[in-house]
Amino acid sequence: MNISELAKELGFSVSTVSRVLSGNAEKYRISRKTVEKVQEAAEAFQVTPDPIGAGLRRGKMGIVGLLVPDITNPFFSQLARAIELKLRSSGVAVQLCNSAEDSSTEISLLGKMLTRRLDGMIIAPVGTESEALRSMIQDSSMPIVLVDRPLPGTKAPSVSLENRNAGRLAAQQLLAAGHTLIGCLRGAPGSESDRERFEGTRDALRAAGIDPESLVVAGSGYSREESLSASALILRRPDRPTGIVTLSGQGILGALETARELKLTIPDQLSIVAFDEQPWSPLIEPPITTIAQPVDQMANRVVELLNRNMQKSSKDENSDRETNESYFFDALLMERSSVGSPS
Amino acid sequence: MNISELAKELGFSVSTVSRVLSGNAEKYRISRKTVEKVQEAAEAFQVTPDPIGAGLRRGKMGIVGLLVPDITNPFFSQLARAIELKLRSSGVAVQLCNSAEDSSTEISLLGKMLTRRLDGMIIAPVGTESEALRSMIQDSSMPIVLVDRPLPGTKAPSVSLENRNAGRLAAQQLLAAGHTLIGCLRGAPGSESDRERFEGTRDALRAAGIDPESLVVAGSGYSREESLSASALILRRPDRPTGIVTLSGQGILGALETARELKLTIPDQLSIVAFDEQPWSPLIEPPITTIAQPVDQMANRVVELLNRNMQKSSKDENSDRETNESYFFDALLMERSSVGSPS
DNA sequence: ATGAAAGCGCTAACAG
DNA sequence: CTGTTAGCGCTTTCAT
Repeated sequence: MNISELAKELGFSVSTVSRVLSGNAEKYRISRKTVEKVQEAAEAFQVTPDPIGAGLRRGKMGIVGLLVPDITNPFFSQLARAIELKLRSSGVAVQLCNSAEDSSTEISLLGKMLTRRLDGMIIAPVGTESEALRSMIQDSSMPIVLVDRPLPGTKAPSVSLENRNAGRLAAQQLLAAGHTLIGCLRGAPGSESDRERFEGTRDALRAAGIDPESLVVAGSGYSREESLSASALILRRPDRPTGIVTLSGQGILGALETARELKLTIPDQLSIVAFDEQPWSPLIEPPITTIAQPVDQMANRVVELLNRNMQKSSKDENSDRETNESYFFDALLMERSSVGSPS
Repeated sequence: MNISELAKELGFSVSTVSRVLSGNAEKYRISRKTVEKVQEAAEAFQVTPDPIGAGLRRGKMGIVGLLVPDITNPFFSQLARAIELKLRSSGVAVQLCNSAEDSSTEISLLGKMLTRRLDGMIIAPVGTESEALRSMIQDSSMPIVLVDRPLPGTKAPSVSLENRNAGRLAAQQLLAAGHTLIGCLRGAPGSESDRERFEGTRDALRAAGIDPESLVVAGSGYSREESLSASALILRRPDRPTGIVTLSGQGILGALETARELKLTIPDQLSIVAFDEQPWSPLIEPPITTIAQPVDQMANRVVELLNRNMQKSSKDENSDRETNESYFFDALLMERSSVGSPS
């Protein structure tokens, strides 16, 4: 049963029922009696306004899209959980998409979602530089917020880690312990955040009076295979680094697997600082020193930005498209036992 | 621009444009020429049929809801990824909800989603027995598929692990290594799957001629705190078990943390068999023996069932509601080094 | 304080 | 092969 049938049943007009059921009774000064009657009947007959009808009328369905490279990555699943929770509290649903860390999949998914008339989009862009993505964002009139990886030169506001400082912080752990030959396992060197983290580690070396070119670098992706082969590249060298920084959340897996293959003990033969806190980081032997992201705070900021933009774009058509706010959060150092003095 | 404006622009009727743009040109034998013109223009003007309008007409928006206890749990995030991928290929989007392992949250979320006129729902029920959930499913006309945890006595088909065998398999690892005093860390004892796994471990003990009552049991939830305190209960006993089975994916975290606190070496002082494969299970020291679930296959089956039900419920109104198919998948044993002989 | 009526954008039955 | 038309269910202006 829909609201017009309910209205007929009650002898009221659709408008009245609609007003009551969509919580605008006050606004239209519907009499207390009527409100009660309608609510009771709605309850009894299990009637709720059909969101598709309402959506058509309003031009919105109360859904925002969330496009992540891989929901399986703990960072993104935590993000998703926090975002969903926050949005739900304002009656907005989250539609999920995985771009599989693939830039062209990302583009085509974004295209589809743009078409679906969502209220807005939250995008964690795939690392690779993508002119196509940039221009889609630019051309679209949909409120979009970027997260995790800023995309310079777009109007979309972004929320991410203070990556350069974070990279510095990571390297400093190793330097402070006395390491001089350091490995760096990158994620996707094309992405802004990876680049920033990388520059940060170089900064730290420089500040310690070590030639940043001495950094042993490898890595070109987030998959198990890629991080594994990159780890091997770094750790199988004759002049093997005594410490390693993994710049992506997945990287630690490759580093651990390789260390295991080479029977390197941690931290005696290899010190590790890993980006992204994982539930198991503190629990394994030895507990891993990590650079954590304040995920929940970041999620909240994302939602705030999105809400602001959704209001803007619905009220003011020619909203200032150039504002491009970027927010950066400080990384958290979780100091544990995977860093020791070089042997 | 919408399709009727496009139609006017081109001098065609809305119907024609609609038919072309929704891929029914063949069906209505639209002339090749017209099709081309329309498609070109649609491309040029960036016109796609508004899904809300279409949704209103069809009564469906091409969205299925996915309700999981916690997207942060690797099992569920893998499931979500696989489900999303499969559904996407048939043009269906996934709407995500976290019930936060809370039964009443689950109910209210399900209520909301039922209201949102989704095409269907995939639910991984929270463990606790819930009459409310059962009856909501029973009363709803929406196609629903259950996953991970079957809910006996509902019409909804379900996909889950062959839990009892899996429990047996887990315990057998310990028994085969010679353990006789075994601990069992349960997840949510209220859930069907937990109960089955538990019964399985008891089966195994019995089969080995050991009194199942000797099993040292604890555990009543999935949170870090709960699994931690349960682990402590098991491992801090004077007659500490020499081996432990963790029945939930999260359990291993509690067990590891407690083992670490007590400075128990694995597997020398404590052998572990853990339910659910995690990316890091094989990589830590020692690699953990796990009982893995064939997540992707399970996801595929879920989607097949959902599709079947969606077709049924749209064609045949009084579809046989009693079919209640349940599918069970065999667990995979990942034998590694966390099981040794008791000291 | 309430009702009537005009669409929102689309699809599909019906009509050529 | 293509056009006309009648809604799908709702919100909201306008009218009272």
